[in-house]
Amino acid sequence: MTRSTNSGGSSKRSGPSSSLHGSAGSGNKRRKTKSSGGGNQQTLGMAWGASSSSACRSSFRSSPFSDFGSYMSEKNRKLQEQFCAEATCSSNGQLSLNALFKGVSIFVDGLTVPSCQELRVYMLKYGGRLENYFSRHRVTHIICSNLPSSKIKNIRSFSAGLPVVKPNWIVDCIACNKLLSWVPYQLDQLSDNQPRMSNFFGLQGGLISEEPSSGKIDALPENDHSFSKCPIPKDLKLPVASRGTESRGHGAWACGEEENVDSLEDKGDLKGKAVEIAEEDSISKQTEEGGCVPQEFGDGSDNSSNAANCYTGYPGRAELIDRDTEKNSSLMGSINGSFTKPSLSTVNHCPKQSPRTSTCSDDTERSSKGHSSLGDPNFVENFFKYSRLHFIGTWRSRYRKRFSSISCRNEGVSVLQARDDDGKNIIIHIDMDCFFVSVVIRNFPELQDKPVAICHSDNPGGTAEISSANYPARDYGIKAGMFVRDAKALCPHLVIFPYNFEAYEEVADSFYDILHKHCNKVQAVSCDEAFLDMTDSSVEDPELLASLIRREIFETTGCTASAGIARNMLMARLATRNAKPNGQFHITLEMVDEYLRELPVKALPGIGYVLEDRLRQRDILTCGQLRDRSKEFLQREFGLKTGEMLWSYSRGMSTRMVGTLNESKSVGAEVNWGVRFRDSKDSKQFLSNLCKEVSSRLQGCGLQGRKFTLKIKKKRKDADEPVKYMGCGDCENLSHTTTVPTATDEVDVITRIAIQLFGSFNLDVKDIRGIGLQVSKFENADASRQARGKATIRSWLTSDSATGETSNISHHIVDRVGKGSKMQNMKEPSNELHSGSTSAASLSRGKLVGLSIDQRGSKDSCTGRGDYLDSCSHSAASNLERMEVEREGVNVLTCEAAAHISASMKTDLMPLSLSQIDSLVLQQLPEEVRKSIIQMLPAHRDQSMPAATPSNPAQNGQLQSTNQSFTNNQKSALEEDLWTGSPPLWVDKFKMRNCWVLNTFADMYGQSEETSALSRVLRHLISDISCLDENVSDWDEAILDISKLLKQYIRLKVELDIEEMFICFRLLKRLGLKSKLFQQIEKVVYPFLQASVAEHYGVVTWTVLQESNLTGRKQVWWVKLLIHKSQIYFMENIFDDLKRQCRLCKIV
DNA sequence: ATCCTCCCCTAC
DNA sequence: TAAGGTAGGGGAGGAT
Repeated sequence: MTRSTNSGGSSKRSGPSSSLHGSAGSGNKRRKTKSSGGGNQQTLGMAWGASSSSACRSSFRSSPFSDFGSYMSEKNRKLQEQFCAEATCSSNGQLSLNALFKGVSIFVDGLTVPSCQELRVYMLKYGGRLENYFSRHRVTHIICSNLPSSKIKNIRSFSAGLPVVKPNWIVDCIACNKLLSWVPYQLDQLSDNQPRMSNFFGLQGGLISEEPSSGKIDALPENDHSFSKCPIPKDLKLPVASRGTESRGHGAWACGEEENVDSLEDKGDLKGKAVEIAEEDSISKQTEEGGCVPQEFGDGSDNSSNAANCYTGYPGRAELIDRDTEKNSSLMGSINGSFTKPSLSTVNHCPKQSPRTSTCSDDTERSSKGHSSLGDPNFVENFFKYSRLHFIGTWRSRYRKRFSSISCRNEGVSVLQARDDDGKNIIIHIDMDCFFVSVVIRNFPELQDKPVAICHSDNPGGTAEISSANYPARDYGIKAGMFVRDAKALCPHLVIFPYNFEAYEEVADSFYDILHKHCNKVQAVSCDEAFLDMTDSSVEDPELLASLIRREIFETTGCTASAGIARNMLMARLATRNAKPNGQFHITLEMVDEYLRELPVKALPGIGYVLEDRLRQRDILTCGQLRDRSKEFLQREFGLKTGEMLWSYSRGMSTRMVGTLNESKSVGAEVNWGVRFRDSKDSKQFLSNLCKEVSSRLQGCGLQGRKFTLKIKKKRKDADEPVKYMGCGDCENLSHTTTVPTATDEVDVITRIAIQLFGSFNLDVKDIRGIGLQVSKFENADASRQARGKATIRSWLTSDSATGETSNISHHIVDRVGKGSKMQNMKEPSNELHSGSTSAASLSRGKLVGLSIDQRGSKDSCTGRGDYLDSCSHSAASNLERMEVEREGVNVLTCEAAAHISASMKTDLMPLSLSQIDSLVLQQLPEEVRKSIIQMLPAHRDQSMPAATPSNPAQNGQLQSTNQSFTNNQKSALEEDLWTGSPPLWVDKFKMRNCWVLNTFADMYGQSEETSALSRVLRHLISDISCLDENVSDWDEAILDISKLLKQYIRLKVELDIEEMFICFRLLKRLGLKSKLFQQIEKVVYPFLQASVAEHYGVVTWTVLQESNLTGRKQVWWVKLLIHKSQIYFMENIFDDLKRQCRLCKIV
């Protein structure tokens, strides 16, 4: 069952607040509240609210910036002045400047190369202008690099004849030092819609000739005043209709009466009847006949008015396209009382009806694909751009960045006020009224008392969700989360505006500017809601202050806010319920009991539908009833914390303090709309895009995480197609988590992790309806990066020392051991150790020493590396039978190697089951080889592998089709064993496994003389070296032999072969016991490693690890990694180098 | 006891 | 057509 998302704007308290005001009937609640002063609390603030109900609006109108977007107008004017000032400076400073672009005024749409910022500089330098917001009156050229299909129509609509040109035009003009014709530079995608050349060259043709500025695009007169100085655009001085081009006023879809809406649903129940197609068809016809007729103050040049056209995102995501003309269109509609006139309605239906026209068919095809993950490579990006919930959800992080300095200032004081409400705390809660609607309609006073809502679509039969509804609309029962078709059914003349995220962002900024100005303890709740702690403020009358703040908010933003005042955050918030809309309410200490007695429990923050329901089942409907239950009862029934919360909230008690936003603990991205996959290629592509998004968000916050959670929404077996268009419907929610030792924000790493997690779900991708990836366990990005930069094997391999004679690895270890400081460090893995390793790093020319132990060292912040080190120290302490110095040396090497592994093979540092490993390994192989292996696997498992370590190719979707999967029992036995097996078992398993791998290949190619020889070689190497005892002299001899062999090899080729690696492997296996041999061995081994790839290191490190006696999960974890790495290496090389191996066989 | 995973619930 | 996200917190149950 799909839950209705009761979110967005200020409609979030729709339930309780509407009931609160329900007694007012369908009359104007605003008037009622204002005049009544909010009931018995006739506060000063309320008095202001009451007296200003009419006065405020009239004063709004008559103030210097009274009408449309005065605030925004002012801002735009400033922007323009700023531009002019910069241009003046610029031209003074640089002699080479000329007026190349004089008369050219560009508007940059979307991402361009050069960037908008660069283009701005060019325009500054060469006498042109860059408009921040689109205005047909001022803009002469739209600059655009590329258009997603969804935008093509948009551009077609709003460009209205202006040339849409690639940014190269500007660059080339500068290069040629003359104003070139833009025609060759027009955007291909739009070329069929570009203004005809004759229109421009002949300065004639309907649209263009009516637009003085745009009619002179390529031949602007030198004396065009509009560009010769810094004019405040004429339209700023115009009355209502054309003022405030920057006001973001987007056109409403003035709504026609829809007679055919016959499928109504219960509120909140999204499982209604299907949309009536026939109804849409009738509208479609209507539109095609009479629609699409441009309507804009009669000049008939604006035919745009759909959501995509209007909405352009919010800062950092998309660019603004402002269309003052469009606003005028809507305004005209409202002035003329045209809400019910089909003619206007058809204009607004045009975009969605027009696809059926021939000219748009291609676009339609593409844009329709764009509604799901199918066929739109940019689906994820586009989805977020247009998602209201994404806007709401990500607002905090934007706020965090924007007001970080102020937040810091708060942090100090928030600690001080840890006192309960016995003190004299004064908390003010401020919440904007129906925020999304208010922002959009503040420029339309005529709409203030009309029902207005915000929605992506005004399709009266559609399943777009209402995000915010103003109070008149709520009178009709319209609520956030409701389908637009239901809203239209309740109120056919409902005016629907599209989103304008940029405007919300700007208003929110102003809102917080004001709050911070009045109070230094501000806690942001959302873009339209905050708490102020006035306890330590010198302000005597909080009500007066609240009213001042509210008034300032209104004067600055044109939007009203309500305020609740109380002794703690809980009560202040509840007070705001009573204050809304546009009022304020003070709950004094004495009132608390009475206030809560009849308050429905649902009104308490933290009680949602589920908890409300559970309470109702226990006959608890009001806070008074809640208060009758003991804390023990509540804790028993609802859990410790929840019970405690219920108990204290029902008494109006809250210990929450007004504080700053805490550091974020997780960052993620998810998409549960429009997710449809045909095959695993689709899903991988989608996942990859999602990872890009997550990665960029992490980087944007400067965070790197170690814990990754992949969430999947899987269609339930018996679930029907969702009622909501492209919705996820009835789904199972699944999630898998993995933790890696090295924090990361890198897209490649994250993608590989995500793909592995994804594989572990083992799903039919056709059932997937939503995917999300969340990252947590953050470490400081800079520190991680720094550590990793030092530690990368790449840096070591590419360093001078790496190509020089030998590494100093043994020297530095000996050096460190000799210092005798290591034991202490080992016992106490903390900062000291880190500094120890740093000094070690400086001792060695080899970059191998860039040990990246977590600097913090405390238990809580212990990273994989820290834990790892801990284990090392433990093993050092518990293995006293070995020479401590040697032991220590091993641990140092082990840690370093581990750090390097973690740095150079980042993505593989995650728990892998053998089945996953098999899948991964197999994936890397050529198809025919893979098939033959898959066929072999079960048989070989039985013969050559321990029963507890079967391979499970079924884990991988691709392999599943072979029907060679293992049973679930086998799988779980394996998994269990992998995770719980003790270390010694692991070592054995690894040995067995390698034997198994070798046997597998030997047997596979057993018919071939070549491969059986290979098999013999490998066996020989293993047994030969393994037979050596611990006697140093034996080893010396062996090393001599082997080094001869290796030297011989190295003369023949650059890279190590499987045997060579095996030799290194076995050699280094002995390192743990024979650290005195370091010097000898390194001469042999490290040149190979230098010339080799990271995989070798995996094997080498595994060997060292094996000797370190790691215990518990850590070892399992590392061993798994190493198995993975080494096996991939084995497999790949065995196949790739099969023939080369034959040569080696002869040698042996 | 404490931690972890896999959920679910909630607010915005 | 339509853009059902984000993040924190808590509970159950299992591992250590």
